[in-house]
Amino acid sequence: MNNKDSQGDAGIPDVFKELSEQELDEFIGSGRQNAVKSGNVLFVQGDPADRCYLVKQGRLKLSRVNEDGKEVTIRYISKGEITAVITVIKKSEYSVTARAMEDTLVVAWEQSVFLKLMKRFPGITVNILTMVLTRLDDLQDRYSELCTEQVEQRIALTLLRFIRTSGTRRSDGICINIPLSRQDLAEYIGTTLFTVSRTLSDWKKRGWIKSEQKRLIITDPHAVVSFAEKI
Amino acid sequence: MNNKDSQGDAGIPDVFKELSEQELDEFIGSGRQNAVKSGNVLFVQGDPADRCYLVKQGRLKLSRVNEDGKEVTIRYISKGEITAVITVIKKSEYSVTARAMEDTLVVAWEQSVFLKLMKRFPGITVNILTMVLTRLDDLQDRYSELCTEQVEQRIALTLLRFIRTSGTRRSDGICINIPLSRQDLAEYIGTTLFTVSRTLSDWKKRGWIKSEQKRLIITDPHAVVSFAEKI
DNA sequence: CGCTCTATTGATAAACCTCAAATACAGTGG
DNA sequence: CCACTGTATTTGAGGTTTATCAATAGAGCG
Repeated sequence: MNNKDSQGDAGIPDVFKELSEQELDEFIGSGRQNAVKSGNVLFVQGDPADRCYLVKQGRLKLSRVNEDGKEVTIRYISKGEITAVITVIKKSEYSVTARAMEDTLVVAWEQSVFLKLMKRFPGITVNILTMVLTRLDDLQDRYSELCTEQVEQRIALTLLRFIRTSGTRRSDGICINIPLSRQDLAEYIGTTLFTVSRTLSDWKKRGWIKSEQKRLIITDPHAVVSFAEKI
Repeated sequence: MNNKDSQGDAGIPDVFKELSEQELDEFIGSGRQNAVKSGNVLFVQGDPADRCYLVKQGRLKLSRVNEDGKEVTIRYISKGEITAVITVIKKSEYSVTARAMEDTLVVAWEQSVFLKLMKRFPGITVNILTMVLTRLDDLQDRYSELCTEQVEQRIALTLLRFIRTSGTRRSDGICINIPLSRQDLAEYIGTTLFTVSRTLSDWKKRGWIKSEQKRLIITDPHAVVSFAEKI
């Protein structure tokens, strides 16, 4: 469980950790602020990748849409994380679509500006590499789960993953701080909203979880872990 | 289709492109050579990640094994590619197992040696970042295919992917230069060898492909493309 | 209170896996 | 060169998982 919500409490995103608060403020000032309403799109798969983004507030969903319109969620980008790093190292296209899941505030920098920063603080390149490797690792995990586990196990594993990255302990259990509809979960896991709904209803009956609108609370994490590991 | 087989013809791997041939020779000399017999393991998921590797000859398969022993192929590492870059930036564990698919020759460097090189040639960090981003992109692709396409489409898409990365044109079609058993394909695609076998038999009857021992030849690439795109 | 969006639940069907058995194939030693 | 052995592939039958579709219930909102 990650109590600092993927952002240093001082407000300095991991990637920029070598910057002083003042340097960071200055750099953020050099970017262009952009407010994106919930549900709106920030950039689209195939667009020329001309800038990268830091999420200052809110949350983005990165997804791919295939030819027949099915949407797959690649990952969520939370406050303090950056995305579209590809722009930093080469001219190319966005390989995913970014959509705001709630009202979201981002800062955008053009390639040249970011490159200048990386020149001044070489550690940032290494931070970015670390970040990309972590994301690759995460996706490798999910890829092999998708290949080998069946849906209910994958749902459990996904809840546990969200607990790790954005869960907070409460008196009645662990709360996942990302608002997720059944459809959202289905697109993230690679199944249908029906299967997710059925499964979660079942777990609710067993007292493993409960849900308040789009907030999920895991009331019996132990049971979910056991289930995920097929014990 | 990639005729240079993911390695500059001069013999300089992409990641080291800023090095002169002499500098590269010197650096490779500073590593430890290691011959791995076909089928043997180079490193195992969970091992302490203490060195990274360049494949000089042969081919590695990176895979993950889940608790019930099912093996999923994350990717193949060909001549001229490096792997286990994670070691370069942090002490950690290998997240995958590397097994030689044929008799393979690798050069290994310890973290400190590689870090020294990166300090001397800062461009190499960027090259590595480029490489990791490319691999992430590739896996995102496969992840969404796994979520949205059915097996036969995925088989077709996979053949096309292999054509792109290691296909060569021949008089009778396009040959995939990686020896792949039905089982290998199944583990790469996320299905069973039975389904792969059935599908390929069918395509063989239709004259789309043929196979010589473990070599696949796509005799009608156009048909495979149409099929992959459900036209 | 009606409207819209999301979630639930049930019935049915399709895709694909599992297991068994037969066949083809490659390599080995006489 | 041939028989032998072990491995890879093919093919079939049957069962499971999970998607699909339809219909209902519930929640939030003006």
